Amino acid sequence: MAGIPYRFERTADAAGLHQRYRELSPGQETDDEVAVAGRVMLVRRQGRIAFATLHDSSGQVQLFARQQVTGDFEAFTRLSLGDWVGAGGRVVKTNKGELSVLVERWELLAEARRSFGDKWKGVTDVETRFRQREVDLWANEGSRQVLETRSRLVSLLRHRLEELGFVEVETPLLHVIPGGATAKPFVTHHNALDMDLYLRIAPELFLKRLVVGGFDKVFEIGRVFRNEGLSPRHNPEFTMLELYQAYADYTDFLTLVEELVSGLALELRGTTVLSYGGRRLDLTPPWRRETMARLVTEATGKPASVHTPVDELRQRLAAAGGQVHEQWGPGKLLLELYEKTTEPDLWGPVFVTDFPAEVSPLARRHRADAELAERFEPIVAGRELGNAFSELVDPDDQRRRFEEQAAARVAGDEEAMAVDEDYLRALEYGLPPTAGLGIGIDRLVMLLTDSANIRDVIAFPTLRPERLTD
RNA sequence: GCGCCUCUAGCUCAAUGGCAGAGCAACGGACUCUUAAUCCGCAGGUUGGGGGUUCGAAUCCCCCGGGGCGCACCA
Repeated sequence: MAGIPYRFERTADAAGLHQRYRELSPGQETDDEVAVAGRVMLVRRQGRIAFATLHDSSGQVQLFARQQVTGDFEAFTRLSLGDWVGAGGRVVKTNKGELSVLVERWELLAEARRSFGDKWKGVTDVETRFRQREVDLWANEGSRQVLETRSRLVSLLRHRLEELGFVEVETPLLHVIPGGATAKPFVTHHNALDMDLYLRIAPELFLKRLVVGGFDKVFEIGRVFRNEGLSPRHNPEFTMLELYQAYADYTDFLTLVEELVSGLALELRGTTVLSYGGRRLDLTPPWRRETMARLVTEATGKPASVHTPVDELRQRLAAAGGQVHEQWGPGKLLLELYEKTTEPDLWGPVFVTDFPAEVSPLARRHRADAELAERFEPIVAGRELGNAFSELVDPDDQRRRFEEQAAARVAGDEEAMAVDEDYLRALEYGLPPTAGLGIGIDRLVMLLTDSANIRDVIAFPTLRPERLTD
């Protein structure tokens, strides 16, 4: 583009100016020269003077142009809403008390060829907001703040984990066998090897192989991919924190989760008592801990556990409106009954503990009851925030669980796991007692920014393409 | 995948079977302290796409597409 400079030397931002010149009185002028840059959002011409509101990432400040002092004054008054400019001049406060840069020289840094939204109402159309996120971020202050909060949250989390001695690692996104969770994967193809590969549905198995290799505290924050439906709480690619700690069990992670989440609330919101969707959410530790069996018993008014006769569980699930499959054992039936009757009414925060072993193929059996797993899910604001367990370390038991999964897969369960021989071999080298935890970062950001839709916390959420005709 | 709702100017919205409109933005002009400035003027549309009913369709019906919410699946 002709006339567009390659760089602009900025010496101040809007927030910094307001901070520094708070005490300036109306009409007062300084001799301080500054250079600011950003997007012009409003221009008010007043004959031989003009005012423009300049937005930068820190806030906004007024540009004050005068025919006598401003270079190319006529062109300045013709700036359009959305144009990027860099402007230099002295800091002044107008007679009406608005902090301004009295523009002496300025440069157009980019032209807005497309006009921005309504200057008062912004852009509210949900489709436009997510398809043209760049417009949403400029037009709607709140949209940008959510993403800034997300950035701070991830940074705080990372630093906190490093303080605790965890080492950040990166494991493959392309998997030969999608493992570590039960979900449908995306498939892709490697040409040179002529083989299908899967985008990971979880980093779990590789992280535990690193523990086998001697990393006793590891974590990964990264994208995972699940080929499932979209909803206000589901995006096909989302960000997960997974961490593993050797010599620990799932009880250690109860307190870790409480402390991490309430600590983030304190840092980002200044309190552990939040409001989410208009409803009170008290994240102050300790959180309630309750077994799944007890919660289901409480919710249905009738004892239920993995030891309840299968026929009774089937009957009760059917009565609750659930589908019943012949091959389901008591563990799966109890989980379904929990999801039908109990989970929808949980608000939390609450740790739901001791899931059936049948539905926890990577978790270690409960030390007090072999039909249960040492596993919990934190439920916060009515949704699963994560998943944690004492890791299954016995290669023989792991093989049996994989084989049960493989059988379910053959029977038609598309989400069941496959036998991962590489992982079994790693276990045979010895995985020490280890606790593992996964937390959905997007959902955590939703909680702490009071966002109702996961798309609000993802810069570019997955959308069906607009079928542009050619 | 199924159900309900929705799509009108760049943006935010009117018009419920009878001439497609307003505000803001854009464009032209006036104005020496504005704050969504104000004032004057000008332009802007295949009403998401296609078909049907009707003398007449943004409006009613059908098909297709995008989006939202719910269900299902899951974090």
